[in-house]
Amino acid sequence: MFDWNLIRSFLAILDEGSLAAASRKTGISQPTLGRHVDELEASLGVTLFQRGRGGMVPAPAALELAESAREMERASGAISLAAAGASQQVGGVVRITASDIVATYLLPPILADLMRDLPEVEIELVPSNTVENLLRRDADIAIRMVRPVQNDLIARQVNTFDMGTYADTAYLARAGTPRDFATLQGHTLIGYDRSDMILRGFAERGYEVDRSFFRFRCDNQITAFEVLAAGAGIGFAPNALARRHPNLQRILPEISIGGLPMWLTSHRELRTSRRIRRVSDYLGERLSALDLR
Amino acid sequence: MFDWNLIRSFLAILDEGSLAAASRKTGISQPTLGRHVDELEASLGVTLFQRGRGGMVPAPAALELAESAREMERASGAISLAAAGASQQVGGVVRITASDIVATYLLPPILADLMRDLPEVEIELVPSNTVENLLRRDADIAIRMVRPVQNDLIARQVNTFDMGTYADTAYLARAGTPRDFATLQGHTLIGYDRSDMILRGFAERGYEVDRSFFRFRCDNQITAFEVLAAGAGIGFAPNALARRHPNLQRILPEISIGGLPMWLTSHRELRTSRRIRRVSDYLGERLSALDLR
DNA sequence: TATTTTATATTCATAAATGAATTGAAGGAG
DNA sequence: CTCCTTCAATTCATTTATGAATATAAAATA
Repeated sequence: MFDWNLIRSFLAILDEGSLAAASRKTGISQPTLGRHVDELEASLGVTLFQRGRGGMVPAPAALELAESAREMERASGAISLAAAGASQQVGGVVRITASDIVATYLLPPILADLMRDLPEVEIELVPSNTVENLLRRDADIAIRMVRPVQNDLIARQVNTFDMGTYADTAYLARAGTPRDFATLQGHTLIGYDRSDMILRGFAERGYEVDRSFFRFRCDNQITAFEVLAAGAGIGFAPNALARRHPNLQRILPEISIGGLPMWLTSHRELRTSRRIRRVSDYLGERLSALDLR
Repeated sequence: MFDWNLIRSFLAILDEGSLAAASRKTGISQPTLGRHVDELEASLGVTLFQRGRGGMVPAPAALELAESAREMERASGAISLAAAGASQQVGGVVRITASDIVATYLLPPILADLMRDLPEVEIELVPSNTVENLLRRDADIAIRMVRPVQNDLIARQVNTFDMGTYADTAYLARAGTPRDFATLQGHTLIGYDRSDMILRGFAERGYEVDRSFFRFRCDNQITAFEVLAAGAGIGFAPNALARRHPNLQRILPEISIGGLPMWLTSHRELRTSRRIRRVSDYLGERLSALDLR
């Protein structure tokens, strides 16, 4: 029988492609990861990786084992989840993931109050636009702009971001204020790169535009918003955010790209955890109370 | 994230009911197992066991985690199995399990030759009448008297034990030689206790007998046979074994309780392993060649 | 009530695993 | 060609985990 921990290292190396990269990801040092592979290979009697220039290339045997190894990883996540659900401790860590925008502009004051009101809990905040896997307990609570589709998750829509079209007053003075959708075309438009969040909003309302509609594209929503606020052109932003910048002026109020729902999500198992439930309820209450029109 | 190895200790303690028993089973010392539980409880934030004089009583949380923990164990077995199948090394360990009788009376000369003919392999022999779990790789090769029902196993009937009714000549001189089934009743009959192997043989041939049919009952087949050979009474034994004791005399040859099939079994995955296949083929050849009539 | 047995906890010397720092080796860029 | 970067391997001091021995506690037994 082999050391089960070696499987975690094995998976990290398999996913990352090199000891060095796996080391960065896991926090385990590169020499240790190397030794782990050696030990696992010795225990199992198979060669798992071809060591060479450019990293660790998985041998055929590695791919055969990978499926069962991921099965172990999945089960380990389930244990973590069940334990967190069973834990009735009010103190401890609660891990929250939220989109960049929410994490940066909305959560800070709420979390500051939360740290004061719930002195026993520790908070880990993961700003991320990729949907973390709640089933593997990458996070306990997720705040997302899309309704989660995974099973076993409990989601509740706590608010809606109303969106508007904005530009810096100086930009408008210089380039002119568009009066309708057609005159928008000549302007510098700010949008997302790979994310189709805004494009879908347009499509739902019958405006057929594609990526090239935007002259400036950036997938970091915070950076994109700051570029808009700095006066680079015309962009689309949550009203609640734009309102904070006096230099941003709303234009074309009749062109709506609709609201973005805000979902508060956690795993069904975790509803039984006092600590996580308490934080979740706190967040839900405060996020619902926000005026995002 | 918790140390995955702790789950193995957790399962051992859960199954055995105490640190001491789990220590005996796993070979890990009792203090270490205790520390493992402490550490796992701290990592997961739940109480897993109620420590008491009667042992470790699982807390509710422990039972909730158990299912996923067993899932991990299952996946770990699958890894072991896949690795053994992928291994093309001719040297290494091959783990064989066989019933007491086969392991003690039939295998020794065969294994002695095998050790000489296949110098690279190491052999672990597990005499056991309980069916080891080949799916979890408790053993690589099993020699059993029943056809395995589990999926993914490859079984091949390599021989048949013909059984006969025997008694010590001195016993017969003293107690008389029974001439038919009816006169058997007054004699000291030797049979198994919980195992119904012989009873089923009788039932298939229309003789309705139950446990109390035997005056001396013992589930250890080797001991039971030695008691028979020592002249305690009348018993049922493989002809091949009885033949070795000149003092044992076959009686009632017309009463047959049938033959016991001998199955050579291994996991489908392991057929791709050179080492295990070589040992399996060797055993199959030698066991088939035995005259067990 | 004393004794035995069966269990978990503690102590401490030893063995094993780990990471920081370094070395070595092999492309790719200038 | 040389320098730079990016890997894996090695070395060694340190931390961590382990088990033998022992202590402790609570029933069952006589």
